[in-house]
Amino acid sequence: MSHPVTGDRAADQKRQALLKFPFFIQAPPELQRQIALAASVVRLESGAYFLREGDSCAHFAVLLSGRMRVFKLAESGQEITLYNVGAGEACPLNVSCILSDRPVPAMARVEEDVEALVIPAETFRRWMGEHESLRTFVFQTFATRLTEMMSLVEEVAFRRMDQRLARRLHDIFQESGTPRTSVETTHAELASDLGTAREVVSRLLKEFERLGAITLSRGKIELKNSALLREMASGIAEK
Amino acid sequence: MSHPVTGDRAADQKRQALLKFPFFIQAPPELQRQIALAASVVRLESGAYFLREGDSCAHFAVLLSGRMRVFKLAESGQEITLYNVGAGEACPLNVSCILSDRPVPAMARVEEDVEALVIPAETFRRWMGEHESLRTFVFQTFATRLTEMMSLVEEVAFRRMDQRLARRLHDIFQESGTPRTSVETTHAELASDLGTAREVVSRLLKEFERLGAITLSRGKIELKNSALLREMASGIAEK
DNA sequence: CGGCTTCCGTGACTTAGGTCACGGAAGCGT
DNA sequence: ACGCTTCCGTGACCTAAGTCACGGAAGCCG
Repeated sequence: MSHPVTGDRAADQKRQALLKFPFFIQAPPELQRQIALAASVVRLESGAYFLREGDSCAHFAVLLSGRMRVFKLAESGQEITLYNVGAGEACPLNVSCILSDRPVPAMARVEEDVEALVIPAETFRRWMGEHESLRTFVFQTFATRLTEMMSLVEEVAFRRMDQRLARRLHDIFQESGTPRTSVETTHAELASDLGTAREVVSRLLKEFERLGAITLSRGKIELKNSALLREMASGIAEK
Repeated sequence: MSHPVTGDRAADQKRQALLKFPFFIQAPPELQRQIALAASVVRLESGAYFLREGDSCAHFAVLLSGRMRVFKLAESGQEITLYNVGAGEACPLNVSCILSDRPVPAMARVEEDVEALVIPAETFRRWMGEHESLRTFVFQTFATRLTEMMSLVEEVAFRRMDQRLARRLHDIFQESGTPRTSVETTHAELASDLGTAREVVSRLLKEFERLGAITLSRGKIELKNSALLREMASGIAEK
């Protein structure tokens, strides 16, 4: 009832910072307080690995900023992106690893510098039993990703590369509520994303440029005709 | 404290029947009692659809016997199997649909006559809040399938058809603890499984036969050389 | 038995896309 | 300015696998 002690003030600050994230807003005051007290914030630089295939997890993490890419790495060295984890989201592999204590079956690498809220696995497990809102968050995470993965299987199995690439580009341009008109990426990067070879991406991009959907320059792609790109993504256009 | 009433006796029988399933064995007595009381058993004939893409779910189900196949159906009519659900298992799509109230993104069809324990969605949601053991079961379900789906993405993206087919065959022969030496299936069925065309399967199977791994007859495949098949599945052999 | 349906085998052809082998362009560091 | 590294463009080539178009075999049923 008097002035808050130092620890409480730090916790209050953390709490403020967290108030823009749905998973935190949904939490009851009691859980919010516990999170602010028990969680710490870590920073991970771009290029760092958050998870490697076969790892186990001692901590649960929610991203506050930045982006991680979760991908499968084949023996051949080829990669394919499974999904990206952004601000406010948790990685389902991390959760599944903590809750079912099995090694993770893929890699997770930081693509854009990450700040993450981390909680010891044991604490997380306890809270899962006590807090409906946390469970809901986790289930949403699982459900969303499982659905995405199913669509991905279909896409890889049945769609042509040009469609897949067009869609991927379109998604990138729309990304995170900030419709861009230009994006910095390399053909090799897109190739790893889609699980194909750089040459294939280069050729298709050139074709897209020829058709007037985009323009290319070193390390950068600019959007020229969004509608056309969308058509290509759904297979209406092309030839 | 006197003789059990009829309902209780029926419930006791149900309880007996359920005692071979891990998810039930793990449950505390209190939950076991509730399940025996609130759950009903339904039968679904082979060929029936348990879920169609876009459905919502009013019930949670656990299979007691039989098998369901969950698959994606492309507009082109092509199919690819995502996974199978067998005795003692729940379908994660069913769960995710109930817990996050979103339409299911795939089809689930009964392949071998199914008996299933079903529970109203609302009841299931309540129990999820109250019972650790149920939560654990559900998380296992999610974690297992998510992992499987990731491997499937990798397989579809990077493996050749001959390897995928060899592996699929090998899995079928090993299936459910009863190592078979012969299996009744058609080439078309295997093709839908793998998301390819029947002709492709026929050709590859013929090749496998030529190499002495299997022998073919109408609607049936017999295993001749399990080791060879395994080699093919991992890409060691082949020519 | 004769007809129908389901399955299977196969040749011929097409094509997406993976692989190789370059060379050249763009940017960076010193 | 020079060299080094990263990226990109491109032609040539190869091959897995999808598609088409059959015909024939196997089983089923009246």
